[in-house]
Amino acid sequence: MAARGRPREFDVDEALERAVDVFWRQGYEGTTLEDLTNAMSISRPSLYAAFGNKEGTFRQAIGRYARVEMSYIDAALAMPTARAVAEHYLRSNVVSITLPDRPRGCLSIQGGLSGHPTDQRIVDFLNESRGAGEARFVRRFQQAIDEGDLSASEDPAELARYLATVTAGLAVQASAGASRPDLARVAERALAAFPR
Amino acid sequence: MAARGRPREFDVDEALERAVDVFWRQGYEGTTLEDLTNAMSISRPSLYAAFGNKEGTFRQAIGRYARVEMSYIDAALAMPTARAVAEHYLRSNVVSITLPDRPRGCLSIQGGLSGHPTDQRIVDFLNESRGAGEARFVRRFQQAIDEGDLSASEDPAELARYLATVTAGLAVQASAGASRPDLARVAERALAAFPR
DNA sequence: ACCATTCTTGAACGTATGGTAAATAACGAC
DNA sequence: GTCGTTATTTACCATACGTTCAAGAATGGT
Repeated sequence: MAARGRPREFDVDEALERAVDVFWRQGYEGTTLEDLTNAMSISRPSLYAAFGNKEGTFRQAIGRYARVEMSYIDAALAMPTARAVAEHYLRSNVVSITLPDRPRGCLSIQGGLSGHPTDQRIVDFLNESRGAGEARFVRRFQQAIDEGDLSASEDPAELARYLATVTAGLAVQASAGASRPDLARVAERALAAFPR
Repeated sequence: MAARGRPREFDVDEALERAVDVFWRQGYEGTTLEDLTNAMSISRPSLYAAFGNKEGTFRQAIGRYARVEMSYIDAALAMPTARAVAEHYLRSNVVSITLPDRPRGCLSIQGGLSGHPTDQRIVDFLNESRGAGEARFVRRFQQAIDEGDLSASEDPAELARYLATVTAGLAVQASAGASRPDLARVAERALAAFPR
């Protein structure tokens, strides 16, 4: 663990936090190296040494975003019933995508829903990331059925996809400027269609 | 109406149709002039003469998309009850975003949820477009209340925003590859929370 | 026949882009 | 103090980008 060579003058995680912010606001293709290095207060070669390239920076930014900004998902999945999972998920999602002094919406959606063919790997990566998140809910709802807390007539995959669809929609609305109370009402209505 | 000068060798609307397709797949920032002129089979100066510039082409593409691909909204709004409006809207939306041999999802969402500051006008334009669509549903639901077909205790704006949120989420799911039957199930569940 | 008008073609323009080379500076090991 | 190692700085590279110019070709008006 001996740090050989000249020590880095910036904090990698702090720089990544700035990168998250820029990608969140501008998306992958809408973010230039100059935008990144300005926001991160580091030089281009420093970015390349620390993160590989623009794509590497984005992937690590997504990782940090999932770890930090989407930690409420862990809390939601830990709720005792499927219903409580859904409630906690939607309600904290609304909070997360409408935080003051933060970009509106969700990085994993705003980052790049579509893109130039040369950036297809980014689009695929984001799709897979969201799919992985959805899969956690599938497993959680299957567990709820196994535990008898959710009717066996429900389809865990359908419920997970329903919630993922609603949160995606909420993120789009938030990015367009919808207020937190408005989105909270939408979330409550969406919960009305979730089994009790 | 006399057509003076050398006549155009391509059909403007047909070219716009190709532009819709490219923007739909790749988004505004992910589409280059070369992508456009290749797909439209016209030269750069021809594009500039007919559509102004890249932004103009996009705005007109959105116009054509709204007119052609989203005409089911007119049909939905013409339904006799608020409930029927919602049902027709969500069900035909699912069909529209999962058409075979067409790009998945919705141009007005995939086109540019976020972007570089220099492209902010595009993002704003798309947000406003979607907002205008939502406003049509607000008016329709207010009319439903006036006609006594929808309970006066319902909030037209909330219902419209709820539907817009669900369709946005469906579009995100479709662009990620969700199947039509899966999305149809999600839509039916979302309808369960809509007043009868 | 000639002209004004409009489109097409091909080439170019200036700039911005993602990425890198070379030289220098700060550290630990010995 | 010297050496290997790693970061920083500055400058640069090749390409791709959106946009436009200049010349020629096809039409209608007179």
